[in-house]
Formats: sequence, C-alpha cells, structure tokens
Amino acid sequence: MNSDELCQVYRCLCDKTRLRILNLLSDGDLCVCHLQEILKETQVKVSKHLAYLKSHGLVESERRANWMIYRITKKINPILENNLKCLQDLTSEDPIFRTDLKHLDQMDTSAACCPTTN
Amino acid sequence: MNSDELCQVYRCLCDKTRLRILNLLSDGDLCVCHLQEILKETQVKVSKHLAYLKSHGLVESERRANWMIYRITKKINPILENNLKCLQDLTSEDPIFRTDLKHLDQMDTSAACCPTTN
DNA sequence: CAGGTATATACTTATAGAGGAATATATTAA
DNA sequence: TTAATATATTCCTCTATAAGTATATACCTG
Repeated sequence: MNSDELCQVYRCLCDKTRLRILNLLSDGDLCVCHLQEILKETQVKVSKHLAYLKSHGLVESERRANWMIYRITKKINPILENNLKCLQDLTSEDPIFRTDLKHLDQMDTSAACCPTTN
Repeated sequence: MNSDELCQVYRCLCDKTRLRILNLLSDGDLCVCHLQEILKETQVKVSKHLAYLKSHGLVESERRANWMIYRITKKINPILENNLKCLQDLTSEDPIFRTDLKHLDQMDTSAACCPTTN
C-alpha cells in the first residue's frame, strides 16, 4: 500500500456514518436494510456510503435474491484492521458504536428480511 | 474521545502532506523551514497544513526567536499514536516516508536556521 | 527606528463529497 | 406481464478544504 492508498483509507474513515457501518460489519455481514434500520438513516444515505466504501476496496458485496449483503473485504487492509480494533476500544467512550452493536444483537438477522444472512 | 473527534482525527490523516509532516514530527520537533525543505513544498502550504493540524489538537507549537517549533501534542491522542506507528511500518512499502526521514537525518537540525531545536 | 527573516492570514478558485429528491434497476412473486 | 420490494444512480445544492498569490505579522539586528 502506498501513501495515496493510505490517504484514501483515512478518507473512508473520516465520516461518522461510514465508521458506524464498518463497526457493524466488523461484527458480521449485513444487508442494506439491516444497516438502514440500525443506523436509522435513509436508504440513499446508507447505499451511497456503502458504494463509497466498496469503490475504495474496504467492503465487498454479494447479491442474495433481492438483498445485497455487504462485508469487510476478505483480504482486509492492515490499516483498516488496526483501526477497526481501535473502534472496539472506543465503545466505552462514545455510546454510538456500542448501542449500534447492541441493536444488531437484538435484531434477528437470520430471518426477518434477508433469508440467509449466515 | 467521541465519534466526532475520531472522525476529525481521520480528516487530519487523509492528506498526504499532513501524513508526511506527522511522520517527520514523530521523529522529533521541527521548525517550519525545516519541514519546508524536507518536503520541498511552499511555505504557505506547509504553514497551512500545520495550522490545520494545530487547530485540531494533533500538534502544538512554540516560538523560538524567529522560528516556530512544531511537535506532536504531548498528551497524544491514542488513535494518532497508533496510526503513527503504522506509518513507520509503511516505510518499507512507500518510499516517501522513508526518504523524508532520511533527509531529516542528513539535515543539521541543531544549527542551520533554528538555533536550538533540541 | 528601518530592514530582513520566518511564519501566518486573507482572498480567490477549484474540487471532493455529503445529503436530499426523484428515478432507475434488479429480483421476486402473483 | 404486472406489481412489489430492495438497492443503486442521477441530478442538484451546499460545505469543506486544497492550493496559489498577495499581504500581514512577529521577531531580530543594527
């Protein structure tokens, strides 16, 4: 990874919505509608941030019937990996990331809308 | 540190010139003219990026006669600290950060322009 | 004080990108 | 095929900010 790619990773990280998305995805794959519901944000907003992350290689997606399942890219960027770990430590300082994860936990991601999110 | 402050740190990190500055400063304090010379950038550009970093608390400055000495903030932000360490690992992948440090090494930062950079 | 040096700020232009509204596309189901 | 659902894209407006030019400020020396 060169310095320009490094900057680009930080650009991906410098938006709160994207940080919340990455925090949730580091816990497991999710479809757009689940993200939308946890974040309480509009479909367009979530979709566009996912597109941004995808265009820069931080996440990848896969269609399952009507749904698009997003996940952190398999060959994860070490800088991203490192900063996602930091995010986990931050859950004690800012409630947002922690409550997002709590909502994720309470949500039935196996049935509900996306049939097979496993 | 809350999520907004976290985003702001990443905003500071998502510019190549600022990354180079932080990389150099993590090796020791420097005045503007030394940074200018190592980076081969204009005075205005260096000065403005330093002002940006300072306004968001990543660096602090101290005047010594005609010179302004910049350093990484003493009570360093853990996220920043972590990412500066990553930067050091990156010197093997992108030559920019490494050659910057080499130029710093070759430069006589004790005498030259700033009298007492120690 | 005047002149020189180091640094900062103001002003301008250009670009990235955030968010909303409307619309398009893909898939499924009837 | 038609309708419904999930998601993506286009168009628009607005804000942040990068970089350059010119100018201002702060400090030093004589």
